[in-house]
Amino acid sequence: MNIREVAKRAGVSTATVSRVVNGTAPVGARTEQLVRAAIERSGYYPNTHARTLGTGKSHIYGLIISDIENPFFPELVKCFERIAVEHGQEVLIANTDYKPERMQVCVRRMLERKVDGVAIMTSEMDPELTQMLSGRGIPMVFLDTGSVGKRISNICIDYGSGIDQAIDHLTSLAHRRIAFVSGPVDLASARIRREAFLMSLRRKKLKCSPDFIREGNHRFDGGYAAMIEMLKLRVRPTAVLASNDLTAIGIMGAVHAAGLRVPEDISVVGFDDIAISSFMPPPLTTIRLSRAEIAERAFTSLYGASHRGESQGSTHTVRVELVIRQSTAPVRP
Amino acid sequence: MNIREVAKRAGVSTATVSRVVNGTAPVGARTEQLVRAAIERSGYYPNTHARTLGTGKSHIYGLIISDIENPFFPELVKCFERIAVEHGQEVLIANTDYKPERMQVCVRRMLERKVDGVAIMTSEMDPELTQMLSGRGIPMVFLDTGSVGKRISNICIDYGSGIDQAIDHLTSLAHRRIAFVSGPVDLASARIRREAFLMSLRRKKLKCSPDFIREGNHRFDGGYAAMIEMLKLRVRPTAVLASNDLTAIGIMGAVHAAGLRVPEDISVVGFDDIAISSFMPPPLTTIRLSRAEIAERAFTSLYGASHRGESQGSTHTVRVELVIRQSTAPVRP
DNA sequence: ATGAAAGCGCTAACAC
DNA sequence: GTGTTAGCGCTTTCAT
Repeated sequence: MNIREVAKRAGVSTATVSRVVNGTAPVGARTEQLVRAAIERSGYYPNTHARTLGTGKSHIYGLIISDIENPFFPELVKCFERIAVEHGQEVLIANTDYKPERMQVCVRRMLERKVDGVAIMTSEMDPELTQMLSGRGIPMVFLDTGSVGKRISNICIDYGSGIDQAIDHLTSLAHRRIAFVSGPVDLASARIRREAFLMSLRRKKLKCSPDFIREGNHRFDGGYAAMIEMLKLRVRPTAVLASNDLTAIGIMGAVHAAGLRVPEDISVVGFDDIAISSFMPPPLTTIRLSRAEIAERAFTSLYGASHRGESQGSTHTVRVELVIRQSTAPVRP
Repeated sequence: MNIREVAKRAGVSTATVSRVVNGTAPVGARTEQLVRAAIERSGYYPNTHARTLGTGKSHIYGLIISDIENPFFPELVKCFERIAVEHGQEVLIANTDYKPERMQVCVRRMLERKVDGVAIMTSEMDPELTQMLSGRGIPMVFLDTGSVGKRISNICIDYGSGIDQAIDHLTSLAHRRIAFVSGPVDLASARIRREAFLMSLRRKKLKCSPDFIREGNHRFDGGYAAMIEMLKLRVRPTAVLASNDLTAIGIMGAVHAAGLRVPEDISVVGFDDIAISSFMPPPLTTIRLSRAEIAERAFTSLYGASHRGESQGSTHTVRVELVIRQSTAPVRP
């Protein structure tokens, strides 16, 4: 069932059917009725590939993420998708699995599918790949990396502020031995968070033993393993800040496995505020990073560039905010 | 940059370029070199829309899921996608958000994109929509619903066995007052699990107060709310079985919020074994349902139908298995 | 307001 | 082994 068939049934030309379907030009009331009836009867729906081929616009945005298994991303995907659908766009999701080298495959897929724009929500991006996209005039938006430019926007996260809030909170509870479990340090985003932590500590004039800085992998098991190691220390931290909530939950698991309790023995703070965090026993104190805001900004940037011809990219900073729950408590005397 | 441009640069016809790119017919070694060089220099990559339009095959499988925010699904998506990519297929994901009425939109998207097959991993499916797909010869595979037919396969989950194992385990720990928190009862899959629970109890000659059967929503908050209510009962359950892990985690959160402890005061059993479950404090006893197996079966069914012309669908049962961790313990004397 | 027809980029059948 | 060419289904001038 294609447009020609519909046209035949309605006794009009394919052009007219196209006009009715897309509302691109006025059509006589009677004609429109005929066409709509024919569409209805035949169960016709347009072939998007043919449409894309004809117009050069796919009405698809690419969304590149690090790891669909990290709940942060499904929440982001859902928001992005909702907004996209409201604007008649589809979303093509691609995963890098935290492996920067997989980016190339992702970009190629985007190119092959002729996406109208790409939101790159991983912090690693090879300039050469950026060039492949921008060279073809495809709008892009980055999370926390990359510089603004022609059709290139950037969403910044104020890690520093979030981590400062967390450290303030912990020190106000009399914590002095504060540890940090980072993401994989070969990722820029993980390094940025770690630097922010060190900076914040320095500002508070707290010193930090290298034993208290551990590398995780942004997943449960990384946090778990890092904490198990840290618990073997002769002098343990009284509080741990994690690079994301998954890591924090892994840390809580390790504390529990060691027969200790959160927050009585050790306080834990996460980063992201994924849905599960507020339901953990105990609910996790964490730095909230709004997926909705990121998704909205990302979409708006792309849409502005691809539909309203805004060629100049922009920067937008999304705020973060400490959410105090029950995984943090005063240090025990 | 298109195939004609490449052909021109290589001094060959577009057909030859196509043959090189797809390996569909032998090409002279020298010619091939020329073509590859031209492709390299020009950064050419084929336009999938044009390809789909020409051949009628999109090399895309649709994957319809209930809720991308339920970690069960991202894990399933990831497996499915990995297998698909290995076979040169792409994946188009669509969400119903547990709303059967959203299925129609999902199906339409599948049709518009001319998918080569659809895996429907939600348990609700309107026969009319099934007909829209099957009428166009699109292979389908269902999870736990729908009957097998022409190009329609089915993956069955042995809920009964899983729940029997869980009940056996709990009764062996001397539990007698066992409660159940289901998914939304307007979903068939939720009802099936609940029925399996009641059946299993009957088999054990345990009676079950209606107060101990609660409705959740397959998310944290549903489990949390249901448990808060149940804790108000004069006679409380000593163990709770949840329809999925998210619900179980919500239940654990509620138990904690009430100042009680899992498993000392109340045992909790989940269903699915999502990644987080083994890192919970305490690690969750749950009925494991292999996403990898479901994904593999789903893919294989579709691939058989769309690439090897197997027109007869099949049924496959995936096993489930109780994983005993630390959220269950003997009932207190 | 409507129709005829020229592409969009690719593949595949056919001819050489 | 290689080239020519007719579509695939749609949109979009350009006529009328």
